[in-house]
Amino acid sequence: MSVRQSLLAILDQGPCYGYQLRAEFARRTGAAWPLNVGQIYNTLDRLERDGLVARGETDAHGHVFWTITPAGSREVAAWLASPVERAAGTRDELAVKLALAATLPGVDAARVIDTQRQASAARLAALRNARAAAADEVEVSPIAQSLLADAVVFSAEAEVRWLDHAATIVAQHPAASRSLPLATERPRRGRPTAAA
Amino acid sequence: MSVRQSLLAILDQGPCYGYQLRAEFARRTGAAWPLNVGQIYNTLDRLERDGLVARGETDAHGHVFWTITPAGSREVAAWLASPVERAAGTRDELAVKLALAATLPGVDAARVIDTQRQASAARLAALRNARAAAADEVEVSPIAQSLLADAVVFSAEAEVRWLDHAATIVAQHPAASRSLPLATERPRRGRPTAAA
DNA sequence: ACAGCCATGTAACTTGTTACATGATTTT
DNA sequence: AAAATCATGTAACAAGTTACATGGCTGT
Repeated sequence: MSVRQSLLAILDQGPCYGYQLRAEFARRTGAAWPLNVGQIYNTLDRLERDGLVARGETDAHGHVFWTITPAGSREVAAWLASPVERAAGTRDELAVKLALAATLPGVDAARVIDTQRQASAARLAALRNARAAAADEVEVSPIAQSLLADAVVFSAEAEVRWLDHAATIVAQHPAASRSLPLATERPRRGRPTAAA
Repeated sequence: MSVRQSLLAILDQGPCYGYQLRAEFARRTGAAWPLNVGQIYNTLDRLERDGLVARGETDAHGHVFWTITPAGSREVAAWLASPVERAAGTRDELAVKLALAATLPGVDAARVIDTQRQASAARLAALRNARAAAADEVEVSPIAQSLLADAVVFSAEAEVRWLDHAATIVAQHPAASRSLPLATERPRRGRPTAAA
């Protein structure tokens, strides 16, 4: 919901046309994650469908301006006033992967963790370097850039710490004790007497 | 790609039927994130479409077994051997939201951060409590459960730390200096002389 | 008999994302 | 004249998610 809500929040500042939204989004959230232009128009159509924005007038240059609706403004206010829900639904791919690796027989969980740790540590180092090398990109908010850069650094640090922790846990529990084979003899209720 | 790859990795251990896959997934990745049963069949169809699994035989109980293909096994091996890519594409909703809040005129970024911090800190406390209260759920791998619980705790800690950091940054920069109004007078090249 | 679980499946929908078509204007 | 950029849009797809339909079996 990130792109959708972001565009809506920008439109809450005043009418914009598609390409302008892309520029506004970019200079507020950094040159990282370049947003495909097509997605802007896509998202605008969906926001219009949901009654949160309305297609406005076209200026002398041919720019199609979009306006936020009262319902859209309400949504922006609600978004900014409420915290981002983290727990629900958000399946962390790395965590799930390691949990599987730790419980699947025949998988070398320690090696999976080690591979990931090397990659994550390298990425963390690169992020810190990139952070040191000031972004000489034009037209980007330095505060926003800094906040975003710190966000990825903080979460990368946590990832590496967790990987170290996971390595310790896995080392303490031999594969034999943590691996679960497929449950072959399960209750098997329901639906008997079918095919050949 | 989390669900898709997970099911494939489980199938690499041997043929399973749909409901069984759900049980295997659940006891390896914890009772959290309950996986809707329908999604299993959905994902299996897509994996079949991609040639990674094949519809196998039906046993005496009517269970439809699915088998991994050589291509599927290769994919599992490649998945386990390569690190999870974190940087690319992964837009962090909270980070983007705060970057926007910090740069949009009229938005009280400090208040947004404070609201989030309270929610995140409360969640962190709840997670630690839940972690202390041992999961007496049946049939779930304790090591996997522990790893997953730690993963969310570690990342929640990082989130709170980052929020504190962000609060400091924002406090140091008054709204006037960090807010960017919509760029009204932009280059405006291309596409003139159109509508009324 | 009836509730509830086991089990398979289908249909619809969401957000994100990319590739492509089209055309005008500015710059070189 | 050609290349790059501005600008709008369309079409298609991926992955996740939910709601629903259908049945059969088990336990009360």
